[in-house]
Amino acid sequence: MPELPEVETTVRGLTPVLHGQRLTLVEPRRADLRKAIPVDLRQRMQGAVVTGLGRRAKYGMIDTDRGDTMIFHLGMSGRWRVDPADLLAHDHLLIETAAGRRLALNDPRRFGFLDLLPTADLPAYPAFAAMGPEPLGDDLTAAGLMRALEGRSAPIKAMLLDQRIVAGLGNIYVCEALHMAGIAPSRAAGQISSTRLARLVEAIRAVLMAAIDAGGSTLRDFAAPDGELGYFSKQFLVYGREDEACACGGPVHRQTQAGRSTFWCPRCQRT
DNA sequence: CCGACAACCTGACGGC
DNA sequence: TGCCGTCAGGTTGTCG
Repeated sequence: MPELPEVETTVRGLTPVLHGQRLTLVEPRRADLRKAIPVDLRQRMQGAVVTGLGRRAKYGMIDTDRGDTMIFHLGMSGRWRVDPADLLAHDHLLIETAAGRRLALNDPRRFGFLDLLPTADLPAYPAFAAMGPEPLGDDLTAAGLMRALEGRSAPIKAMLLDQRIVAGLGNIYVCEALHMAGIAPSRAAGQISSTRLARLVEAIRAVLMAAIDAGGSTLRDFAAPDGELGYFSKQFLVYGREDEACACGGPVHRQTQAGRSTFWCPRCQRT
């Protein structure tokens, strides 16, 4: 379930395997994920040395000493397998390092993709160019969020899923953050007070950081042979808990907004 | 500008 | 046991 925390955990897990390493094998196993894998990916990545790894929203980035950055997006079902004993179905990219480590990018649904471009061109990358502030760090502020939502009548739930408003939130953490902030998901985004937006910003940070912390504890598994990576097993307060008891005692509701399930507690979350 | 919806693709799960 | 419908973390595009 790769939203921002899972991608962050993934990048942190990949870093000790890849950073400073020469890639002795970079082998696409099929040409088509959601987008076509760049035809020159192998040629440009194989033999290069990884000089850094990073994350923007839900995108992972691997920089090389050739001035390239490989971008990976995990879609709905993507994950990196570390030192796999055998190849599985849906292992779409293989990487081997000079130190003898192996990685396999596995993505059954193929909603994810790989891309490759000069590092200098990253700011102009279409997915990044219009992207909103990162929720961790100082870029996301209540004042900035208020400006972005000003005059918008769409439900706050839909606005928070829009990567141009805040980068990296997905269905799970939007539900969780709105619950933590006590805001009903159907509330018109432009009509939320600055006080409550400030609470929302803090809730977004808190829920993402808690998820990253919990994911970090699975990094032990990451290092194990065939380890799973980046799957966050936190107990959500509302997501996936329709009809269960909220902490307040009331039942968690589920409704569909913009084609996606919203979980929320009408007692805790005001309109 | 907005919401609803479909599309992409596979796997897991519940009901019968 | 097996078949069928439903649903799932994301993104992108169309239509009204």
